[in-house]
Amino acid sequence: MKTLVEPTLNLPEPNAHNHQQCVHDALKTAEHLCSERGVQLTSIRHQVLELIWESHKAVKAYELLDRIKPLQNAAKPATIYRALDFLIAQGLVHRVESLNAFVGCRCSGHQHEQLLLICKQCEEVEERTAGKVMQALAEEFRQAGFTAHSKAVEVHGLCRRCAGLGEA
Amino acid sequence: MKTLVEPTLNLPEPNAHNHQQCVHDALKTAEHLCSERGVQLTSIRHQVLELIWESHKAVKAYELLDRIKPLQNAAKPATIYRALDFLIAQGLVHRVESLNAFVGCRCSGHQHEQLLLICKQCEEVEERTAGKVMQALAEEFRQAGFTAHSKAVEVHGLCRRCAGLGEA
DNA sequence: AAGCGGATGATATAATATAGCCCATAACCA
DNA sequence: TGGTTATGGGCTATATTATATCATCCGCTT
Ligand SMILES: [Zn+2]
Ligand SMILES: [Zn+2]
Ligand SMILES: [Zn+2]
Ligand SMILES: [Zn+2]
Repeated sequence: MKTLVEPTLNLPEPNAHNHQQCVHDALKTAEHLCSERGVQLTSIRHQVLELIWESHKAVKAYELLDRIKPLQNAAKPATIYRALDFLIAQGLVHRVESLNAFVGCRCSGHQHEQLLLICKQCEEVEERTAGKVMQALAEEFRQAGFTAHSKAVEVHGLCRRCAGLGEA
Repeated sequence: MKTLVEPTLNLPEPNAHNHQQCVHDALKTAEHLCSERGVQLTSIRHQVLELIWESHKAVKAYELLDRIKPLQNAAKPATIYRALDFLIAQGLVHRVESLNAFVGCRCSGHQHEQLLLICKQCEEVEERTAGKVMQALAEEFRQAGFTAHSKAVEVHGLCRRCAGLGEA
């Protein structure tokens, strides 16, 4: 006997939003920025970026490799890692250290402080600016006499949606 | 011909403190905690912990493997990773995600929020409680509807000493 | 003695990442 | 025109990090 809806399966679209728009925006932004900066968003780099943006999950390098092979028959690990190096340097992609994986940057275009909320359930990564956190960090650095070069904060847990489903 | 002192080399002891005391305390604490908890700080686990505490740098698993071989001839990767799993579970060691390396925990004994300040120069890792940062993070989670399970903040940069030497 | 769980041994392999060398192209310069 | 450099990427190999699986050992309980 079932109720009309099955809550835990009722996920037609992970994280309701127009993802095609997401991807389109990200790629357009990337194209503009690279053009402005006089760097080359080559075919391979573009394809890798597109693959990364297929979802908001962090994606592994070798998964990208598998997925790009139909397009780039000659692709080898270095092919992917070189593209990733470029995309990261341009601030278009973040490396998620705690997963050895990569995710598209939503505030594209410049290196910046970031808070990554990583859901253990749906694996999506939400990027937030978290100004207060960064301020508190800055104060902590001042006390410690530490000169920060990178500030990546990665937190694992459950996103709103997945936590909600868990309770239901 | 030499001057009396060689400033840039004048680092007889990285981060001036009684490190033997450091190590001694860490090991004693570990022994007590494991005993209290009824878990076994076996010979291998003790040795690995001791090796990790040889410095305040984050140390790689295979480096530990090399260094433990004289003591444990049969040591294989799994030997180290198992010991590390145990030590991490007991809150005696932190994994530094952004380095794939491991460092002794100075607030030993319980899982806890941590801010790790990782020096690119001397490679030492300073662990701080950073209450303000954690509070700001908690507020950010509340806004995002995120349920955090792990909160590890890793920041790369220059420690006070190394930044000082750079200026000097 | 038999049975159990935790720890370790032993072997193999998976997963992640980089090194180094070469070649093609395009831009830039003598 | 020809040389030179910079960049991107193919290709091979290898380094580094981590886990899976099954066997064995040991202390403890029944
Ligand atoms: Zn989207
Ligand atoms: Zn989720
Ligand atoms: Zn010390
Ligand atoms: Zn330092």
